[in-house]
Amino acid sequence: MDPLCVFPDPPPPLLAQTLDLGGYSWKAVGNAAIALQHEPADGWGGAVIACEDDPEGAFSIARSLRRRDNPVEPILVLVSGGQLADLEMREDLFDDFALSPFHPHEVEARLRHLFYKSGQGARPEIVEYGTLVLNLETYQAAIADRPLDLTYMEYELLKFFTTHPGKVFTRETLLSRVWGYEYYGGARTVDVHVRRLRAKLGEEHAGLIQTVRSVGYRFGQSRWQGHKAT
Amino acid sequence: MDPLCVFPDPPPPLLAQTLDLGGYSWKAVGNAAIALQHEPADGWGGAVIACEDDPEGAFSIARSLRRRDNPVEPILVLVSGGQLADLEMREDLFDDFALSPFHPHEVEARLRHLFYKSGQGARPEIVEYGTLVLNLETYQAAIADRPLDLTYMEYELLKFFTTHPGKVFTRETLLSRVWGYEYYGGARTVDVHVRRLRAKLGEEHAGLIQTVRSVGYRFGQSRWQGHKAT
DNA sequence: CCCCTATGTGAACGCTCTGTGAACCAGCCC
DNA sequence: GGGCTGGTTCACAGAGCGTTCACATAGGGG
Repeated sequence: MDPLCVFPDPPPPLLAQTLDLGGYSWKAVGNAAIALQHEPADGWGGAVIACEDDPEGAFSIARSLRRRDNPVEPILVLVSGGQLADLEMREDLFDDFALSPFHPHEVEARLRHLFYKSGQGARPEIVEYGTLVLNLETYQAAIADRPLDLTYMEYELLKFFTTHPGKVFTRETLLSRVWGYEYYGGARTVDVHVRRLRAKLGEEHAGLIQTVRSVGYRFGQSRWQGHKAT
Repeated sequence: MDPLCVFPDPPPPLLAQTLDLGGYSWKAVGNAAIALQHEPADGWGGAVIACEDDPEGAFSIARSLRRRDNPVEPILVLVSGGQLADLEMREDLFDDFALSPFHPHEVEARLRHLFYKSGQGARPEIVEYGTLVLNLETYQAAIADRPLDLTYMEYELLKFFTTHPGKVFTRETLLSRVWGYEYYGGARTVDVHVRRLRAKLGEEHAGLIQTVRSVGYRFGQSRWQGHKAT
């Protein structure tokens, strides 16, 4: 999961502790500019914004995270009792709020519920193998939370591999299953695509696609390969 | 607005008073059967369920209101601090919760926010995505507070995109879903409309519609859903 | 240790897809 | 009817990307 954007910097100690105990990764930011600057490549996983001390700065951050092309979701704001009325004019800037001082269990429950809802909204078709994730609806892929920029054929090949882990395929089989049954082309085409896939997977994951000499390629760990360390 | 379904009967005095002061009409029910029996013709306008005294009965009501063809929304539950953990297994039964004893202003703010959000969902006259706002009643659109002068087809295409963010659609799918199922025309039509949309969105927002080569188009930043939030 | 074959690698070629400008055509209003 | 608005189609250019080739390297059997 992508880290949460937390305001202010440093955040209230109890908030930091609650997030840590809840197992969330997060990064504190002091203003909207820093929030944009430190944003992960595929966006913040959400935001927790404490408004008590600097409500103006807090809502300005919320606004900058929300009112843009790829809005951050979910956003939880922490407010004091006296600030409750201020929320009314800013309903669109947050998804949930908690009264400060808060009980850690309440904030934890709110975050859990927010992520439940945002995950529930549109459950995409996902193919997973280890840290590798393929989103079939958006044609996007990521490994170890790092987005992969794949071309169409690379994506199709990786999808085929991921959905048939551990099995060895000859180049001819791959050509017919991935490229199409009537495809007639050189077998070296497969080699080149495998090479590019390995490169994009990164050195540490290149071993996911193994060469089986004189036969073809295999994806993932073979079942009998228990004696060999990676 | 349709009356709210409130549990238990009679509700805690402070809850009744809060609802009255907030201007909500409501009706107390003692169990799921009575809730169904007294339901208005067009359904409950929402529900507020206090779980402190009879959690079993409370969640059974929530279940019966939610797990059916026309689920009641929104549902706010009131729980004691010790019941927070019980919520985890029932994330789908409520939209928001408040800790009891509660401050009237907090419950008021939560109800207001719930209705604000469900107002978005239930009333289809406004569609929002980031700074992009579509008014379905007036056929007007704006991005970053700048009005967009869209033609009919441009508007329909943008509306379809905005209501299905993150997903990739082939040109054929777009033709059938936006233009009509029986439409038979060139796929390049989609390209041209996408181009004009991008132009009218402005250079800074043109990236909202992304090209997925050999596949089609995708709107908005696809969020990496699919990881578990826990 | 040598040789042959299979695979990795870098680069170049050429096809396909997309962006773009412009023309064409069908309603519609004055 | 004539101009106007807006949807569709066409032609062309550019870029992306799949394919192929040539060469380097590794692996394995004799």
